[in-house]
Amino acid sequence: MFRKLKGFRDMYPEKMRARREVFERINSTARGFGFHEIDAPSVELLELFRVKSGDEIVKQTFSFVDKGGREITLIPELTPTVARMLASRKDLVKPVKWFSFPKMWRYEEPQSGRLREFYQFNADIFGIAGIEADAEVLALAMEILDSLGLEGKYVMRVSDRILMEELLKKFGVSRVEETFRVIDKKDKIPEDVFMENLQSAAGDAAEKIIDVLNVKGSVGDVISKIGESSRGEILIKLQDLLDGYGKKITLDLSIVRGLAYYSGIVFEAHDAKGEFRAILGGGRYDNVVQLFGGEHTPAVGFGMGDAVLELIMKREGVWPEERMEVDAFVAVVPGFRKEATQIAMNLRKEGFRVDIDLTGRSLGKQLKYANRINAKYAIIVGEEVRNGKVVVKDMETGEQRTVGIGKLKEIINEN
RNA sequence: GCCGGGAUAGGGUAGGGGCUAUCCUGGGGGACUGUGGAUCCCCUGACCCGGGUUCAAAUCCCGGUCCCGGCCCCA
Repeated sequence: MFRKLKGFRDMYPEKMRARREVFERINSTARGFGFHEIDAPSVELLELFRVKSGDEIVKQTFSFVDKGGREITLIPELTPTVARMLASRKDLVKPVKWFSFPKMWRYEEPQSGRLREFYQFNADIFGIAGIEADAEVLALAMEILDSLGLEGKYVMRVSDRILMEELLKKFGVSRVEETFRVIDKKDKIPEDVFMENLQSAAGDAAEKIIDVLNVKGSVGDVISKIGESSRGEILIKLQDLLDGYGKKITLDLSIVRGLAYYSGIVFEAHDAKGEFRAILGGGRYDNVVQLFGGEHTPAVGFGMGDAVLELIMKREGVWPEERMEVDAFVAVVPGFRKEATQIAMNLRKEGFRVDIDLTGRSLGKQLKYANRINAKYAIIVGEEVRNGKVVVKDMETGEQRTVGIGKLKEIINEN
C-alpha cells in the first residue's frame, strides 16, 4: 500500500461536499462585494519569491529544478503572482478588486492548523491609497466570517505600522525595526524575557511601549488613551467607515505581522477563545507591486487558509455536515431500465442530482443503497410506468405515493 | 531542521514474547428480484516498513515512514 505524503490530505466525498459548501459561501461573499475571481499558475520561478521574502522563505518552499534547468516552486503564497499579473497589464481599470482561492504549498512541519498543502482565500484591492479601501477589505473579511456562522466567535485585531512608528519616535526609540521584531515575539516568550529584549532594543521607552501594547479595545478608546495624532484620526475614520458596514474592530497595537513589507494597517482575525492560530491576516502593502516591476501601486488585502477556519468552524458547530447527498435515486425493476433511465435523464436536465441503479440487484438492496448515499427520494420505476406513473418514496419519512411522471419535478422541489 | 506522544481489517478497538489475533462497525452476497434504516447466516478484510535480539516478535531494541501536538518559521 502506498502512503500519503506528509502534510497532504485525501478528500473523500463526504468531506468534499462540506468543504465545497464553505468555499462557495466565501467566494460568493467576495463576488457580492464586487470582487472578481482570478486564477493563476501553481508553479512559478523560485526567484519570484526571493524578491519579496528572501532566502528564509525560500527554504520553506516545495521547489525543484525542471527539465530545462530552471528553479521552479509550487507557490507558497499568491501576492507575488498577483503583483506580476498586475505589472503586465497597464490597462486595468482602478480600483482593481480581485479574489482567488488557490491551493498553496509550504515545506514545513505539519501541526494544528498547518499543513504542507492547503487552500488560501485571497482578496486584494489595488489602486486606492485611501483608508476606504482598507475598510472595504476589512469588512469583506468580517462579512465572510459572519456569513459562515462565526459572528461573535472571533475578534478582528487591527494595528497600524505608521501609528506605531509615530509612537516609537515620540518615545525616542531609534532602532524601530528591531523593536518591532521584539514586539512580534511578545506572546511567545516569558514576560521577563520579553521585557529584557524590549529594553535592549528600545531602552528607556520600554515601559511606555508596554503601556501602549496593553491597551486593546475599540478604536476610540485606544486612541484617546494613547493621545491624539494625525494617524489616530485616520484610524478613527476607519472605524467610522466600518460602522457603515456594521462591523467592529479591536485596535491592538501588539499585532505586528510580516515586518518586511506591510506599510499601513495590519490585521488578524483570531478565534475569541484564543485557542488557534490566526484565522486570517492581511494589511496594506503599498510598496510591494513595484518590487515586481509594476508602477507604484497602493494595495491592501488579506489571506485566509482553510485549515484553521475548519478547526474553528468545527469547534463552533457551524461546519456543514460531512455527508454525500443526491436529490433522487431511481430504483429499477427488471425490464424497465430504459424507462427508468429516461426518467433519470429528464430530472438531470432539470438540474437535479440523480443517481440510478447500475447493478440490477434486488429492490431491497437498491433502497439500502439509496439510504447510504442520502438520497432525498427514491423513485421506483416498474409496472406503473406503462400508465405513466412511478412510485416516489420520501426516504426521510418513509412515505410513498404513486404519481404521474410529470409530477416528479414538483415533488423533489418541495424539499 | 529540532522535540514529545502514537501507529492492530475501510473506520473504531482488545491483546502485549508461544494456540486459528478480540469485539463493534462498514463493504459484498443470501434469507428476501416490488420496498431501506431491523434480525439472522455466509463471505471479505489488519499487527506501518526495514533491520536486530530470540528456539519463537504484532509484542522487546534500533532506524525510517506517516499521524497528533509543540519549537523554529509563518509569506
